[in-house]
Amino acid sequence: MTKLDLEQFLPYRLNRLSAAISREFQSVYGPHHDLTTPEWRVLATLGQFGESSAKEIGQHSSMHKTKVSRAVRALEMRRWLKRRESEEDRREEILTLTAQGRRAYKDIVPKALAFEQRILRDLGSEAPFLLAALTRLEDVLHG
Amino acid sequence: MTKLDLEQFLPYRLNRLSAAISREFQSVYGPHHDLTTPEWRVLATLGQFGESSAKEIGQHSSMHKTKVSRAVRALEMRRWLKRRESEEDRREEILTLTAQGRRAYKDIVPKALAFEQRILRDLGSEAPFLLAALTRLEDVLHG
DNA sequence: AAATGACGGTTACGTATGTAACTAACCTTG
DNA sequence: CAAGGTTAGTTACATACGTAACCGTCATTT
Repeated sequence: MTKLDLEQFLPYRLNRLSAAISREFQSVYGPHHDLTTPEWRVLATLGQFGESSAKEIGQHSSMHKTKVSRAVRALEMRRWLKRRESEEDRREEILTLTAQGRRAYKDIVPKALAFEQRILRDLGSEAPFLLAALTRLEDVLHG
Repeated sequence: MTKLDLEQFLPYRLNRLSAAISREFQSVYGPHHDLTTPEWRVLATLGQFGESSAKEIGQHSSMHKTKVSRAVRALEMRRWLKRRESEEDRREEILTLTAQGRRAYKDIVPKALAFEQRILRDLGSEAPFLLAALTRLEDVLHG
């Protein structure tokens, strides 16, 4: 039997890296705005696409609909977004950022990009390989 | 303001990849043994290092001590490991796999390695770049 | 050797999350 | 246009998790 070294095992490594980078990134927006990850994703999706339904947000951000539902409610409480009933389909609600929400978005986005840039810069010449490899991996893992 | 595309954003991508690969890997050992991820990690660590304390397992597998504690109890219920009080330090417990636990370990390891190999093979010539890039990323993210 | 603090491990509690059940609205098919 | 099935979104429930408090043991200081 070949040996298995857990610390070198791909799923384990990806899980660790994902946790580490999420933790660090949280320290980018956390202190200023105290957002959870799902809330950040809803904010980012709405900032990027403008109006969206909860369902669309879930598709763009790979989040379960209950997660979206709760994050939307939290952002609504904070008055960062508002809901509006859709004209065509009264089951769905159109979500849009408020002025306050857009302000937060515009505050966070440059920090997020700078955070990503710092990591890519630290990776140096390896960065393009990483990005390409991640894309391949996404393909291999059936999307 | 530069645009931010969530789906291309590094923390998001890593999180998604980690979730996807974990889900697929779970389908490797899940059906046969019905293990949670923490349980699998404890099993893998004990299988790899032989006797360990809970603390050591936590260090090797990057798990919080409460997570380790619960996974250990679950594996103990299953009679896959047993505890023994340490001679030198009666606070700590030495954990070892039972014959049954070792059998499960030896059953899963080849499946795990095959799973990893399949992915690396699918990555083709990109595989070494990915592994190197992950190592760099681990360094950059403060270990 | 008594006292204080550090440490391994467990547990109580609050929070986050997914599954499943639900509501209201939509869309078929008869 | 009534009935059955589907869909967007919410909520009840069970489970997983980390923080903090805790217990017993070890180590250090006096």
